[in-house]
Amino acid sequence: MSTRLFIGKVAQAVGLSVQAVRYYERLGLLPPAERTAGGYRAYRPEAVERLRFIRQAQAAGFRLEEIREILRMKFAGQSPCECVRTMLQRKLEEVEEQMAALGRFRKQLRRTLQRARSLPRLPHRASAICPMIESMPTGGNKRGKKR
Amino acid sequence: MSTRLFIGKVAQAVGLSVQAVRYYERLGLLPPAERTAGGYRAYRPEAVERLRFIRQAQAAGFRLEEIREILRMKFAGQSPCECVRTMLQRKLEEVEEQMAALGRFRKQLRRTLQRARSLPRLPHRASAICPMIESMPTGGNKRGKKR
DNA sequence: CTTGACTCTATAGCTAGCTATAGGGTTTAG
DNA sequence: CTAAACCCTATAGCTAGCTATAGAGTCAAG
Repeated sequence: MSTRLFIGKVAQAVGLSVQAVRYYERLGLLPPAERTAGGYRAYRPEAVERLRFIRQAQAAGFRLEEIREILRMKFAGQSPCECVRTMLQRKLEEVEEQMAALGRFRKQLRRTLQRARSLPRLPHRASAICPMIESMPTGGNKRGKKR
Repeated sequence: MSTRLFIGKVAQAVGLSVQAVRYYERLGLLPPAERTAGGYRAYRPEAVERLRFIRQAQAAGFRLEEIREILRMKFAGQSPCECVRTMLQRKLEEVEEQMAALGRFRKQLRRTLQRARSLPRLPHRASAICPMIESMPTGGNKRGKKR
């Protein structure tokens, strides 16, 4: 008799919620499971492996969509490693950009806080809401990028 | 006769969309505008200042909710600067944490890519989906944090 | 055969900051 | 007075990765 696991066991084994597992299936990260006569998902132990892989890839900074691609490649018989290397490379570049942006933002914050020690003594514009913010240079941070 | 601006002009003056301005009003970042007989919002030029401030504060890394607090303090008659300084300080700490996390992640990515040059020659586990990912250390990055 | 733990689908909601749409009404120049 | 350009509210949708709920059905131990 083959060992089958219901979704609760599988989820528990990888530390996910039951809904998350179903969600992954909907997104195509997990192949549709076999079902019992009553309609319950009945997983082979390999499913646990696969979910562990998903978590690991997520921890490696991949988005679920990217992970699906990696798994699709595997399913297509190719070793996905070649492409994964490219993705990791791109991810590295993204991280460096983010770090640079954060660095600029940090510099700006520090300058503003520095100035804050002398500002209260300076005359305020009558219309000022908060001189500290209004005297900050505009643009060039992580959130400002969005537009 | 006092100068009044309709929402389109105001939005254009600060570089926002009309919907965004209405959205800010709904969130309480902007006091409800006066209305014409026909129900149009009729803004005083000060509204433009206020929206500029909002954009600046956003560029400074504050979330809309935080900006609302700052404005509420101003409305309550206090100079919000004292509290803003605390917020900026906290923001700075957050940025440093994020940078540290990104730095760790970058290190991990680099190590993995480094190893990728020798990996293909090594024997794969039969069950491996992608040795490159599976050989990465688990945990300790920006996304992994979420749980 | 009952009971409690489990599972099913479908749908809505959360975060944050908006954008897009539908279906109407208003303003103002010509 | 007409027509274009503008505005109104309300609602739904977007990103990403889930969580929560309702209402119904299934499984397995005793």
